[in-house]
Amino acid sequence: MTDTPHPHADPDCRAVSELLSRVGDKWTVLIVKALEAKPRGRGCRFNELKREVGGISQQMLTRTLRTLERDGMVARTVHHTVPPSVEYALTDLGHSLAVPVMALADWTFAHLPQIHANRAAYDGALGEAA
Amino acid sequence: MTDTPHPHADPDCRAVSELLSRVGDKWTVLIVKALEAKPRGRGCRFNELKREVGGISQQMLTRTLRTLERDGMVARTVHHTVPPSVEYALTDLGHSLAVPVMALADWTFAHLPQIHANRAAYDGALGEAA
DNA sequence: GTGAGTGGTCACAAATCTTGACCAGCACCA
DNA sequence: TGGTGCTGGTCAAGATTTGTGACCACTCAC
Repeated sequence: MTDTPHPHADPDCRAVSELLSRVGDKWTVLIVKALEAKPRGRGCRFNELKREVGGISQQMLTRTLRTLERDGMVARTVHHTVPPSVEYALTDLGHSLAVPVMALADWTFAHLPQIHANRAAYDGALGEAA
Repeated sequence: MTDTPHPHADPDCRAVSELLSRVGDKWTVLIVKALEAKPRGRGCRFNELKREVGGISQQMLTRTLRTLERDGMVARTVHHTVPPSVEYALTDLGHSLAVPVMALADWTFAHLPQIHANRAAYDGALGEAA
């Protein structure tokens, strides 16, 4: 089918969708949310972050933080202390991302009950139809 | 480890994160964006949507639309015409979701070049370090 | 010296996404 | 009259992403 290479489909489209899939990722959103909750200038330790996000595996946290760091949204600071502690903090770019991300998180929180009701109704209708 | 069930970690947390992973999903965002671009009241045909989103497979489009329909964010209307055509349109809930989603999409679009530059810098630094 | 916390990495299993074929019916063109 | 394409999907299989649990070296408290 070769995917209908319309004149409309500009190459930016793929780049935007790729970036969107990172930025809108479940764990990214939760991490940015956790980091944004911290007072500005203060970072968050690795395991502290893991505790706050809740339900994330170490591997996924490491991986997501690396991506965020690569994209310049979080800054990673290693303190060469006795147990080498690592601090993660949002950069300016990260804080600017936090604005739409928090808006999405707020929407999600606000509409949670309604969506659960919709799902129940949908599944109920399916059950009756059968 | 049993995941440190802090007093801070309420059970809503999982529900929010689950919903966030749907709502913030790459394809969901792109579909809502495409649907929102349509004049209010007008739906979008299946293949029309597929063309507009670009790069999505039929299966993924079907699956995402079903989820969105179940959550009450899009309405599916089947016209029993000669080639049975199907229309998808955002509901009120879907339009309200579109607000934060579009904000995220706009952020993504605006910061695309900067993020690509950050990535190049990060990867370059890695290359030099080696 | 046993157990826990520091910040990870590695390998493997499970879930998810993509690819491409197929379906039935009709329109268009030669 | 037959070949091709469009309608809106479904199905199976392969590729990719995610989650699970173990392990690492080190230090502190008990």
